[in-house]
Amino acid sequence: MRMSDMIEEFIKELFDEKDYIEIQRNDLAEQFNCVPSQINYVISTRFKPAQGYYVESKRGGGGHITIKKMNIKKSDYIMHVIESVDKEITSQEVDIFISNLLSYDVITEEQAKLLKVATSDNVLIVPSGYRDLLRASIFKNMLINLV
Amino acid sequence: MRMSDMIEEFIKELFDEKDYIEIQRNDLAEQFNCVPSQINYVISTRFKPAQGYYVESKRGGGGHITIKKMNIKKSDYIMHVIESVDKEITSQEVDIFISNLLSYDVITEEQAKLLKVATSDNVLIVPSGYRDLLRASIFKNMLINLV
DNA sequence: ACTATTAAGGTCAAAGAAAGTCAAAGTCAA
DNA sequence: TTGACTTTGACTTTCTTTGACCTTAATAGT
Repeated sequence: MRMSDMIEEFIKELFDEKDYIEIQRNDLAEQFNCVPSQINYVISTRFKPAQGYYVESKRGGGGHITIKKMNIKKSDYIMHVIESVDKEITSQEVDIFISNLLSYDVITEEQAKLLKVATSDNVLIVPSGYRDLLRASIFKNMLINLV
Repeated sequence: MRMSDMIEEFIKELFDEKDYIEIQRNDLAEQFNCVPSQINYVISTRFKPAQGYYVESKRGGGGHITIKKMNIKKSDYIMHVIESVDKEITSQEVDIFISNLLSYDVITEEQAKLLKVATSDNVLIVPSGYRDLLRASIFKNMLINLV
C-alpha cells in the first residue's frame, strides 16, 4: 500500500465522531517516516472541498493543521453543488448556484448574500487570469463551512 | 496551546464587564513563566488600537500597563473595523478582528466562520503579492453586508 | 534640593518552531 | 514508454520565544 494512502487512512481514522481534527505536520511525518511535505501532498490531494473537507493551518511555534469534515446531514445538495463546481467558475455561474440553493431553501438569505459578495468580480481584485480559479476556491470552501 | 494565546485569553478574561484593566508586566510574566517581553509581544499583536483597544503604560516604580476596550456601539463597531482595515491585511490580523467582533457580540459564530474561510490563506490561491490586498477587499465588502 | 538606587516598562534582533512551495526524481500501469 | 501519480528534499515564509540592553519614574539617603 502506498504511503500516501496509509497517511490518508490514518488521518481519516482520527475523526471518530468528531468533525474536525488537528495534526502537527512534523510529528505525523515522523510517525510515518516520511518527509513533512508528504503530508501536504496527502492533504492537497485527498482532503479537498470536493471530498468534503476544509483545511486551515498556522505556522510558527505551536503551529498546526486543522482539517474539518463537512457535516453530512442536510448537506447532500450542497455537496452536489461543490462537486459540480469545476476548477474555475464565473460569477454568473456562481449566482445561478446561489439562487438555486436559495430557492431550495438550503441556505438563508444572509448566507446567500455573503457568498455572493465574496465571489463577486468587484471584490476579487486580482488579474483576471486568476479570478475564476480563486472564485471556485472561495465558493467551495465557504459552502463546506455552512452549518 | 501557545503561550501567547493563553496570555491573550487570560487578559481578555480580566475585562469582565469592565472596560479597562491594569496589569503589571513582570507579575504577569512570572505567572506564565515567560520573559517580560513576551507580554509586549502579546499586547502588540493582539491588542492593537485597530482591534479596539487602547494601551497606555507607565514605567518606573509603581509602573503598570493599562488596556482599555473601546466603547463603541455595536452598530458602529463594524464600521470602525472597516475603517481601520488598510488597503492590505494579513490573515493573522483578520483573525484577530474576527475574534473581537465575536467577543463584542457583533457577529454570529456562523458569520465569523464564513468571514474566516473567505479570507484564509488556504482559500485565497493567488500569488502572494496580491493576497493581502485581495483579503482586505473581501473582508471589508463582506462586513459592509453585515451592517 | 540632589543624587544614587531600585523598580518598573520598552525595544530590537537573534534563535527557534512550525508549516508551505516547488521542482526533480522515482514508480507504475495502460 | 509515456503520462499520471508519488516521494523527496532544498529552500522559504510565518509566527513565537528569549535575552541583552535601554529608558523612565519613584524614592531613600545625603
